[in-house]
This record gives sequence, C-alpha cells and structure tokens, in this order.
Amino acid sequence: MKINPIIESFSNYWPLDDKAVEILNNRIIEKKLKRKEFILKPQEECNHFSFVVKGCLKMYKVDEKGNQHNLQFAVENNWISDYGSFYNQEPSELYIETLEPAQILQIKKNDVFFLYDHSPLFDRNFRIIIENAFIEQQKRILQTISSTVEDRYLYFLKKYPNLSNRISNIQIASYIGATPEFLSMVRKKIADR
Amino acid sequence: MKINPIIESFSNYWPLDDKAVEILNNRIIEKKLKRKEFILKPQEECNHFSFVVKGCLKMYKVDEKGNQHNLQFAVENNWISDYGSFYNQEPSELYIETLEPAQILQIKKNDVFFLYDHSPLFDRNFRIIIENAFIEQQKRILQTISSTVEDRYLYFLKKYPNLSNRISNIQIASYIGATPEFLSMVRKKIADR
DNA sequence: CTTTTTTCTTAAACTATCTTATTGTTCTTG
DNA sequence: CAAGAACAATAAGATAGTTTAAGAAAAAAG
Repeated sequence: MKINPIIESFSNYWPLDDKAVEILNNRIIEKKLKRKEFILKPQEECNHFSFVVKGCLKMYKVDEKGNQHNLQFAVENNWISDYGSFYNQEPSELYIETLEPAQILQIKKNDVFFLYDHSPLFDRNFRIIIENAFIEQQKRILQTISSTVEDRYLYFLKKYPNLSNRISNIQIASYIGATPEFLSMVRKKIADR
Repeated sequence: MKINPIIESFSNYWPLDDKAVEILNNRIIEKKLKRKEFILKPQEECNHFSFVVKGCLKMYKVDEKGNQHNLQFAVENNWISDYGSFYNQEPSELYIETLEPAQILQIKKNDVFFLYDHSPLFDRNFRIIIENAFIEQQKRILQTISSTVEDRYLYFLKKYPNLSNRISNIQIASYIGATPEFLSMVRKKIADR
C-alpha cells in the first residue's frame, strides 16, 4: 500500500493508531486538477475537506463590484475548506480555485463525520489543525486592524517566503487587503532604499 | 452540587458523560473580578482557558505608539484565551482585561491537557468551540480586507446588538480597526439620513 | 515560437481615514 | 454628590490608499 500523505501529516500532530488508519484509508478521494479549476463555487455547499499534496489553491470571495478578496492560500500539506458552509450546511459564498496544477486528497463530509464517530484521534488531530489555523488567523486580524499595507506586505514576505515566489503580486495584494496598483507603489518604495 | 455553567454550555455542542463531568468538576477555578482587572498581560504565558459566567472582557494588543487594538470581546458563555501563547508556551503580547465586573471560571493549562487525555469528549467540545470561533474570525477578516469602516460598523451593530449597548464606541472602533474620531463621523453620517 | 492573456508599473486626481486639538458631556469613584 | 477621569462630537489639515487609464513586460496557451 502506498503511503498516505494525510496520515503522514497527522503524525506531526497526534499519530493515528491502526484502527484509525484503517477507517481513514478507503475514505480518501484523490483528484488531479489543472490550473484555474474550481473545487468550490458560490451557492454550492462545501462538502469536503481538501488536503493539498502538490500545487497551490486559493479561497476567495468576489464582492458586488467584482473584486476578489483572498481569504486563504493552500500549498503542500495544507488543508482547505469553507468550514462555515461545511458545518452549517449553508451555501458557500466562496470560490476555491487552483493557482497551479494540483494534486489533492479529499474527504467527503459524511466520511469526516464517520471518522469523528469512530476514533477520537480525528477529533484530536482536527482540533489541533484548526487551533493552529485559528492562531494564524488571529495574527492576521491584528495586522489588518493595526498596520499599513507596507507592514502587511513585508510580514507576508517574511512569513511565506516560498509562497511569494509562486504567486502573482495581484494575489498577494488581494490577500493583504490592498489594490495591486498600490502594492506596486509600496514595492517600489521598498526597493528604492 | 450546584450546576456548572461550563457543563451546561458543552451540552449545546456535545454533552459530557458522567466520567467527563467528574474529572472536570474539581478542575475549575472560580474568580470574581472588578472592572479593569487583568487576567493576562504581555510577557506572561497564558496558562488558562477562561469561561465568562457574567460580565465582559476584552483581549487586545498595545502597539509601539501606545494604541490599543481589540482582538476579541467575551461576554456570558464565551471562552477567552490567548491560544498562541497557551499552546506554544510563548510569552503573550496581549492583555485580557475586564470591561465590567465579571465572574469567570478558569481551567489551568495542566488541567486542560489532563481533560484531553482522559476523555475524548473534551477534544470534541473544544474542537467544535474553536471551529465556530474560526468561522467567525474568517468573516471578520473578509470584512476588514474588503469593506469600509461604515460597513464594518453596521455589521458589528447587527451582529452584536447587545454588546454595542454595553461597551463604549472607543472599544468598538478599536475592534473594527478605526479611530474613535472617524467612527464618530461615520455615526453622525448614518444618523443624518 | 507566436499569439493571447495576464501581470506589473506609473501617474494624476480623488476619497477614505487619521491626526491633532478643543469643548462639552457622561461615567466612575472616593 | 463632588471631583476626576473617560467618552463623544466636531473640524481643519495631513496622509494612506483607491481609481482610472495606458503602455511595457512577462507568462500561458495554442
């Protein structure tokens, strides 16, 4: 049997036991995606957790004026899902789209609940995963309510040095909450000193 | 034995069984706090989860210029903690302070881990609690990167109608990421139409 | 390897938001 | 209830960030 990257990833948090591995193993769906493919669109209910094996995805909202606002990027070993839509059975307002060709592993909603019901190790692992995501989100909120575009951009570069080489400045601007034009000015100002 | 508000609160998510109730019951510390008391200050490690029985608290950062930035309010039945400091054993950068006299219940870090180790129902409940907090935070991020102070203020009023009567506009301004002066202008503009 | 699409840069005019300062009002606390 | 502290409103001037538009550069797709 080939090694499952999700199991490997869990081992960084709380390793699964044999029973947990067994019930997980045949509940994973593998998908290969081209660039600019969607795994979630507005009005759909998000019924999956997706784990990125290779590639890069973004989750974003499009506002009334047609502007995109990036909520999250996901690269290798990251999870991505619209948890609001997933847990509250609501239609999503978000897109999840590949920025690069990608290979992902999905667990469908029913199976996620099956896992929760049949081994506490899944509550444990997903608790830790979302706690970490929560902590990062909190830092991001603090930044957006307290600092300038320049600060936020420099922080982004420092925090995600690899990511910033893989995606366009337009995507970064949308993530930090600025226009690409203004980000371009900020970048020039930084370069000029 | 008097009813424990934490157990009651868990019953909204995933009710505890007898064993879980038993191990929880003598691990709760009750505290009465006056207005403007602190349960966390920068440099300290956050070693507790705090559940608000009565009253209102805020968690905030003070930046280099001395400005406060509110990350979270907590009222009746809310949990508040600096999870980053708690889980990563790092000194906190945040204050947690009462805005009103309060009664809280705390579980110390060692006891939190004891609970996780001795009943999966705590992983379950805290997973659900933090998932909900994560979903709310995500909406807040979307707002702050995509809409104006006016939009954010109106959303705050709609979302926390009770809270907005209990706290000052300065606190609201600090939460939505605006100056009190500008919020005052926005409020006038809204009132004038 | 050529065409098409996307991205990056620049700049001027505009708008949202901040800063500072002042004053009256409302809470809090002794 | 009196004094001090915190809060709310207002306004003028300053700054950060947006909008629009256009051209050059780079990347993606055929």
